[in-house]
Amino acid sequence: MSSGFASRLLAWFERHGRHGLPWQHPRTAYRVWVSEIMLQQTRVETVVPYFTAFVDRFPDPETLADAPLDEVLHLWSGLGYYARARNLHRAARVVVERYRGELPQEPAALEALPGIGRSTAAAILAQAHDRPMAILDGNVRRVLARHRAVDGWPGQSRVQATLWGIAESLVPGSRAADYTQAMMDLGALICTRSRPACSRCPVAGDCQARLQDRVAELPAARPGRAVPTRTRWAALVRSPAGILLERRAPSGIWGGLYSLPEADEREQLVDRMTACWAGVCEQDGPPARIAHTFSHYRLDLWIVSFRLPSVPCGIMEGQAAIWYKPAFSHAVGLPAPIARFLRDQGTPHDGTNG
DNA sequence: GAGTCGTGGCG
DNA sequence: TCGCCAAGACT
Repeated sequence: MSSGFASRLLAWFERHGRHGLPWQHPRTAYRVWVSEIMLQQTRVETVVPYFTAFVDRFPDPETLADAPLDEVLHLWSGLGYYARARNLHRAARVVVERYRGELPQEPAALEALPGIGRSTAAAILAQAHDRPMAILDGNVRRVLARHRAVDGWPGQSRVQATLWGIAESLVPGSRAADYTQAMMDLGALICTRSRPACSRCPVAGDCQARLQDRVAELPAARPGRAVPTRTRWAALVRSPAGILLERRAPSGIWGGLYSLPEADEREQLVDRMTACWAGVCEQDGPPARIAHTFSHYRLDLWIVSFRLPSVPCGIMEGQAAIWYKPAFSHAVGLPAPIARFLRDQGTPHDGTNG
């Protein structure tokens, strides 16, 4: 029992909450929607510049629906989880065709749109329309697991169901928009993962984790497991004309973006490069190594940079391959590790063909 | 239910 | 350097 939970939280929010986030001014359903999608598994500071550019170019569902997917992906590139961009684009077309450009206000209709799950639907309805609906994101999970001393890893469905129940029971009948933002602000600013600022917490008085001195151990960590390492060799083929890349499949990792040739083709590519490698090794130095950690595995990517010989070689024959030019890259976007590599190395700007 | 999907920050 | 994980949803 925690009577007055929402009242204390809202009072704290007035003075200490975040009130200047871009999607709060103006707080339309469309802008809240875009922000919620971008914020999935992504920090606020990272999202802000992407959000601003995105809604500047696509100010409403119609504009977004009319735009080619390539342009949407371009504004998303570097943000990660590109399925979000594809789903957002698809959903915008549904909203225009089926709902006359207005986001539906029924939870079920909202959840039926691609990319919108239970929590995101609730967040949109609460923030844009003040509907008293509970959300359960990473912040809320942490706040509730501590305040009610909920044991178990929140990723477990049983624990998740418990947390949803608590979340539902605490939502106030009014001021749902402020309450929702307040919960996330509390989790982000006070009830942080490490070293939470309990002395400044408005609901510390009846926080069970605090009363039991278990703040540091809640919420329970996910069960550990081994992280496999995948090592790959990749070739970054440079020439005065540009860099050889190919477009990836529309789904899967880096879907719809441009990157190095895949799998079998890449193996052949490396083989064919071997002959050239010795001659340019001294000039270009050792291969650049990019170690990248994904959610569940570690990818060691070795990138070999060298210049094409003047005579055409087989790697230019691939149907899927395209010649990369700087201007084109900005129109589509590159995977961050590769984009960073190109930025550090400097991209050729003297390309004329392709 | 368990994997997958990006990137960046932090201890 | 390394493991964890953050405004989750989808397969």
